[in-house]
Amino acid sequence: MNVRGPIVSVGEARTVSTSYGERDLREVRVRPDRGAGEPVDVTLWGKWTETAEHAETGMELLVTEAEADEYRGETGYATTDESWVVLQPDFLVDVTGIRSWVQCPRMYYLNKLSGIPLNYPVVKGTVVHEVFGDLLRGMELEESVEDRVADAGLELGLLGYETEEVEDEVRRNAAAVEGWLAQGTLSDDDTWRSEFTLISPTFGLKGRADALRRGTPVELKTGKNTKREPRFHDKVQAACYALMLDERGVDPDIGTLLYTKNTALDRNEESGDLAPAKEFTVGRGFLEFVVRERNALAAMEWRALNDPGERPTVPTGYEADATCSYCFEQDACMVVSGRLDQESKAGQIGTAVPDAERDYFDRFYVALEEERRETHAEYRKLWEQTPEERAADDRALIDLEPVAQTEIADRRWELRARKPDDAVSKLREGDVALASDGDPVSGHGELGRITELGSDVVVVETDEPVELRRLDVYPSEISVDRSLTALHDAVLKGSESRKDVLFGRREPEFREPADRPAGSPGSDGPDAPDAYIDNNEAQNEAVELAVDAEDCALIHGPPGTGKTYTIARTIRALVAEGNRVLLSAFTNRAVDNALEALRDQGFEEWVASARPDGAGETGGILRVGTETGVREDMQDVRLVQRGDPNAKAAELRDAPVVAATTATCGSRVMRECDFDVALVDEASQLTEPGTHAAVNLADRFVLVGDHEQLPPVVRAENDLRTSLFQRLIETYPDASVMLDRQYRMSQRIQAFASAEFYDGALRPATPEVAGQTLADLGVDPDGLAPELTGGVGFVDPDGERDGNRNVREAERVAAIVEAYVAAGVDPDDVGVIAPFRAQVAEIGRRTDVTVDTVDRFQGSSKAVIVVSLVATGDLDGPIFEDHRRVNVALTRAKKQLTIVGDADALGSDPFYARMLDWARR
DNA sequence: GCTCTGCCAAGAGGA
Repeated sequence: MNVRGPIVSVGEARTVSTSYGERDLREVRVRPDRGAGEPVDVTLWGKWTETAEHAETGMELLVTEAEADEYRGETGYATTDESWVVLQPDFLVDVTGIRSWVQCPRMYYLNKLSGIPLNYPVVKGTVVHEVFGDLLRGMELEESVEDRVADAGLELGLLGYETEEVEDEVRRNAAAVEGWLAQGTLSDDDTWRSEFTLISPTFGLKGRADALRRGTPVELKTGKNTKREPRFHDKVQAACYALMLDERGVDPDIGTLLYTKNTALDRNEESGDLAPAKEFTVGRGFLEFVVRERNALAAMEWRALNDPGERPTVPTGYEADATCSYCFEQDACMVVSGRLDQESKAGQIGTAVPDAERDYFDRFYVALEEERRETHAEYRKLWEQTPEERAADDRALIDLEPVAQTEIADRRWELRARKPDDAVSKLREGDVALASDGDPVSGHGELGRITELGSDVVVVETDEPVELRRLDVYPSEISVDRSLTALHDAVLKGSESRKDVLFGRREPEFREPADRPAGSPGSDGPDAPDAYIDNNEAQNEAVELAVDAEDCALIHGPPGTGKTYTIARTIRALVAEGNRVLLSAFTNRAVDNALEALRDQGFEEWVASARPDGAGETGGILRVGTETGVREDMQDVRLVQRGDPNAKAAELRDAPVVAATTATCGSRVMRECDFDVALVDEASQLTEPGTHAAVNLADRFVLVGDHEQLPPVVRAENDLRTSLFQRLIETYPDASVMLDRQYRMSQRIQAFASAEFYDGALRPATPEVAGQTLADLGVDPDGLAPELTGGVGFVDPDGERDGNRNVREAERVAAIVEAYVAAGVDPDDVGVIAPFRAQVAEIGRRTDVTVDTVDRFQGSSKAVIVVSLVATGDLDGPIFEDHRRVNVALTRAKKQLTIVGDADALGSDPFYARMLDWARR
């Protein structure tokens, strides 16, 4: 049986005499059933005592195949020959993490901090891996090599490599693979699979095996190894995959490592074993070793968040016996130790950063690791929830019926399935998702991208075919990983002057208007125009602040104040002065919206005339992002990474304006770029590390946002919840401008938000804006109930909240929409907003107009908005506690806002009571 | 008890 639960106490190590001779043991007391049961003692025998050394009270312990033993009248448990002992099984360790941990625990830590940099061996290694996959799928070597090298055009160009030399090298590597494949017994039972995604609930492991051959793992290494034995850490990696296959009952007895640089060409040069393939036995003892190492890693990660010390526990290098002088990371290791004043086996070099910076680093390191745990909790739901629960949680589409598996271009597969009509989920077209045969964890699962999601059909593209019966949200750690790297770059690589501002040691500085280049608005020149933007003082001031900023500028843009327009003017003004500008935002949608405003103002035509030599291929604008992420109308300026290396690198290096999400800014390609100014939109929705990802790439930065609207989306409760935008605007009010004239809402609609969130400073830009009404839409207000007119109204349908729905309220909302449409309002001019997805779905079934959650509505508006608040009885719940969400909901309407909710519930809270008073006035 | 977007992953090198 399995024993699993939090550890209550860990006993002393003992050695006892048994019938098998002297044996070590250690007792660990746990509360089984995940803490629900009475404490029991579990005896860990033999080498599992090493894992017990890492165990601490509070950690979770899992012992599989334990046997019950009676000792002094008490029932306890003990490990058997078949037992696995796993610490913190909920912590999902990546297989490549174990690989580096085994080399040196500190290397694991350093890799986490600085990510995989852009360097040639990595890029080449990736290309060879892809060619390997192609060969397994039966493609011709030559065709594959050309194709895959072309795909890597941009990265190779940034590294200064030419197509031919890379092709030659990849060809040599691939030839070794091909030769080995050819001499193998490619008979019927020589079954191959490439790229196998594995997640292990038992061992707390995840990873992707390069290939499986007859059920045994094959790892490709693009290096040379003339030793008889494979490198130890390579074996460890392959053994991890073997372990996970073992859990699925495959029981592989060997692992294969394929060193592609072991070719005949080298045969003259040196002696040694030059066969590219090296097989090794995967015995029980080796697998146990791998599990123990994984436990040590997971225990360290637990201590990072739980040890009572002032600073998070990080590896020092003393945990292992690697020799620092042999290590290629030695310099990096010493620099990190020196700068962050960490103890390390390699020693320290350089001066430590000030305490405030070190504390900041520690604080956000912990916060990001907490966020990682929350992501792991999402993974756990893949196997802990039943498919039905998963579907009810909106995280999966189940009961799909496979219709077709078609091989398409690039040796990928298109999987098509019928889906039940009413199935809803948070999955959307373009998302990366886990396609499976019904069981994503112990069955067959493949990572793929959703290319079509209709009412009764779903299409996914994957590397390998799967019977598509279920599609799950795939929780990715990429955001945490890139944020960690951005944090590292900001604190350890950031300039002193930048950090002076970030850490409150110096006020941001600004250039005098007189110092602007001749001809710029406000400069002394004869032809200088008066302003960057006429007829809106605050907007003009915002552009001035941004172009004059020596460090940073903060633009506060409440709803409807022309934020996007101001951004477009700012970018143009910056480029006019010869700056190279990075435009970023959290979402693809925000990036594309800002780009759209820039293009609508004729930016490209202006660049062509103002900077004829510097416009680059895409007319001055380059959008970096995935094909599915970038909106259709921006595809023409999207950077295609495939192509001639030099041309591709030049495109990225020379574009005056580059636009990308902050996640993309943290990618290894973007980390190679530099800019004069980074302008970040919707900065109030970004965490501090997320903002760093963009601003790290530039000398100066401009943040645009509104901290009275939605905050960053994070799962953990910690420092990540406050944006850098908010912190800086509170620290340096003088470095900010608030856009105070709004072009969206009538006077009546904006009044509440202005008073509650903007100290009454928000006002309509013109009398026309202030005075707009339903009548402007050609509607006769007399044909509508009085509470549906007059700018703002309130309706209490006397419904009942049921979970996150309120059916009666949904019916009433649909009826109200119906009334507006009947009165002559174009359905396109009506929008419905609700706080819960369930209520959105409930209302969506009853009307054809746009219905969405508050979060999804941020950034857009409609002439008529109906808000469904759902709550009855009381207003308990996080969603109602954050008033910023209400601010967003109430400021989407231009001419008419109708609030639907329960008057009693709203009256029970002072804020909502004020809202009610305003709505009923 | 809730809302939400990012984005696949991948590494050579030696005593």
